[in-house]
Amino acid sequence: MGKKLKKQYSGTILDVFYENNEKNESIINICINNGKVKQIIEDPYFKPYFYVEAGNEKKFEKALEDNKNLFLSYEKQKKQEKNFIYKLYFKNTTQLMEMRSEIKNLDSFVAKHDYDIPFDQRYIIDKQITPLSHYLITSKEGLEFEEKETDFVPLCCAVDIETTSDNKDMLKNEIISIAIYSEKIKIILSYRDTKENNNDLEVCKDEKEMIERALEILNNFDFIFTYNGDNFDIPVICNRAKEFDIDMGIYLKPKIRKSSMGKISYTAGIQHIDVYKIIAYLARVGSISLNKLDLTTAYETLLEKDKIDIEYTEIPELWENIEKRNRLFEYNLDDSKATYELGEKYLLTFTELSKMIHRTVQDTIRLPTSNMIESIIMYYYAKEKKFIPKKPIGDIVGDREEITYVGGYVKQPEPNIYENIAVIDFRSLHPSIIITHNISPETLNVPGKKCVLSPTKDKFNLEVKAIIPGIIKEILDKRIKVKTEMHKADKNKQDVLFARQWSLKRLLASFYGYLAYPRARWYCLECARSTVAYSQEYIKMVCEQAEKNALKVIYSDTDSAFLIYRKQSEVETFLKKINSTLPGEIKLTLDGYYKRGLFVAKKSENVGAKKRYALIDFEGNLKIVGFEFVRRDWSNVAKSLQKEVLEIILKEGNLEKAIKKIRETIALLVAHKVKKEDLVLSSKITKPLNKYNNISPHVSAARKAERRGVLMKPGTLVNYIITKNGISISERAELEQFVKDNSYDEEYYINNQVLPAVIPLVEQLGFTKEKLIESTKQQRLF
DNA sequence: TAATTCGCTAGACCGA
DNA sequence: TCGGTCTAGCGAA
Repeated sequence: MGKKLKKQYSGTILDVFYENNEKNESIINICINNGKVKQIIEDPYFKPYFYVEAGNEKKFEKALEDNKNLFLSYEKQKKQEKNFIYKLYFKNTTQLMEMRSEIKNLDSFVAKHDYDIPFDQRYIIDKQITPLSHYLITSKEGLEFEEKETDFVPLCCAVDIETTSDNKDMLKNEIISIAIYSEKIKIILSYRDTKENNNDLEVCKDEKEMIERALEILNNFDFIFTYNGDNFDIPVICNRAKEFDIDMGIYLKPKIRKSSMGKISYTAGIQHIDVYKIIAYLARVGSISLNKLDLTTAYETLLEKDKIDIEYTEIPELWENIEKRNRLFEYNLDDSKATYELGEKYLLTFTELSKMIHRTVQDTIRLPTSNMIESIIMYYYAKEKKFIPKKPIGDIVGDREEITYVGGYVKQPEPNIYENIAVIDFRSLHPSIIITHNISPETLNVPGKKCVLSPTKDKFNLEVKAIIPGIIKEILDKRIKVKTEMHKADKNKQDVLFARQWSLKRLLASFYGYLAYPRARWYCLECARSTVAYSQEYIKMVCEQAEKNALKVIYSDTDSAFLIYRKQSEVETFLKKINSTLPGEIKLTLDGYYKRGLFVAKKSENVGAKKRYALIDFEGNLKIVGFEFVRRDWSNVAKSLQKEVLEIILKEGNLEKAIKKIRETIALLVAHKVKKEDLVLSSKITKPLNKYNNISPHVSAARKAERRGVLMKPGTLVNYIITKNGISISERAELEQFVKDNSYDEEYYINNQVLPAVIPLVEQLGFTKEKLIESTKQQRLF
């Protein structure tokens, strides 16, 4: 199958990958879905390659002739300046890798290019294709792709397995049940029955038959969701299939890669979407906020639904006992259901991203931001047939890491309560600057007539046509278009358009940071520092002009300014006026009008705090920025009180009421009536526990937990409570699960959580901590 | 391994 | 025990 000699194919590209065939040649495989069935097409004409620059034509060709065993063939390219360019083809990727270290020994060798591009990605960018797009594919000598307009809706299901735990190596354990959940199919496969009737259960003869049946079902889908399937479900299925000598089928061939971050389990053809990776990505970029990243927490907080939860330790008992077994199966199916619903909710964002960065979906969900940006640029470089800069390694990265530069401008506010605030900001400021001032490694220090010095005295050539600003312009224009479409679109189309504009926004916002990223292929410190220096100039100019136009500037951060206005029309006039003077893509816009705003003093000095404020608009919506309320390392008891107090201050300005609220919370704490979950502080372990110079509370709690057998590795969120057992706060910190209800240290929560969260707020109404202490009966507590 | 700098705050740590 | 300094984490943009 899949090797049928057919001249034309039509379908949506699901996957592009390569495999070494029986002749040990690396062959590109493309998996398409033609609307009815999936199909794998090979392109044996596309070979791994890289370019070599040689100083002397004759000498180099002789050297190639003498080393014929090191490569397959070569093509001479157009001469560049004084050097000769050769394109060397290889039988497989291993041979390419050997040659790229050997090549420097060949006579007359000068340089090598494009030798560190993954083969499958090389194919995508050379053929200029987009995964998840529909193509008419013609097979001549190699494949040719012609894009067609078709809406593709992938068929998705979620799979979840349960295993025994007899084996030390979790991945070698027997599978006891497999649940598959999709829009149409809900099924639990096992080889033991239950006492009560379960319509979703299909009892197989044995484990082997169960796995075969599962694979048969899974093979019908385009995308398979798992939750942590990279590290667990896929490797386990794979191990067991091997054990029973089961063929996984051509669309579900796992390729498991080990990395320092754990395993990555790709499946050829069918896209394995590890939903955990999606959740982790969204948490990392700050678009969702979770205390834990496990399935139960994600499902319950993001979808606000309940899920069956059982402890792993219960599984053997449930499995052995026919009376209880059904519970295990229901749990299994519920996990796959939760995985499915989470996958469905967030998939669109990643299919949209996938198309923009020209990577398969299973790549996209596992890619760091820098690689997404790099993928886009590589695609456009390949289009222009330009060499792709090599990945920096070793000292180059180290040296780059040493260098710092000045960032955005932040104006210090006067602590106060303000009325009638207009917030204005630049639309996509950094991208706009890069476009307008043609900032790019491609234009830096290129001699010419129209060279301009940036505020950091770096020289950019305005005449040179540069790819990177060009890409950013395309994305910016596209986003503006998608956003207008979105506002006009009917409901069912709106989700797609929202996901599209969200993805475009994320990409846009990442280009500037990418340029200063030490491991970037297109690293350009001069570009990054110039971009941000321009941003300082622009926002300072706006602040200055606002003051001249009788709009008092109370605060400003990077690309925004907060103005006190009398009439909204003044603000609109001001915007028009400024916009008429701004060059290129730079555009100042209105973010919104706010009825009232609170800026507080810093705790250490008596000046206004930057990056912390609260606003209320004319509809009564609160916007809280930077305060403890938005931080996960503060307790709910302090955070929710802070929000209430902010609301009272901004809505009513009622000091008495605010003080009353504070006293009520303190009383609850004293009476030990606050629920455990509202006392939890949450901080992340960022390095191995023995590498800390300072043992802060969360590290201390983690160390103690580790001694009790809880795994605490970098990346773990430590949820802890401050108890009364010990002297220092660190000593008193214990993991939430080890703290009995009501055995918390109320003094800590009053003095170190509640009061610090609200005192700076009421101080703006003329109240002081001393007054609060004086007038409170619980004096001994302070 | 995972785009950048700016900024706030807590709590440990350390020496007087 | 105090106050200054440093480490660490998280958020804003």
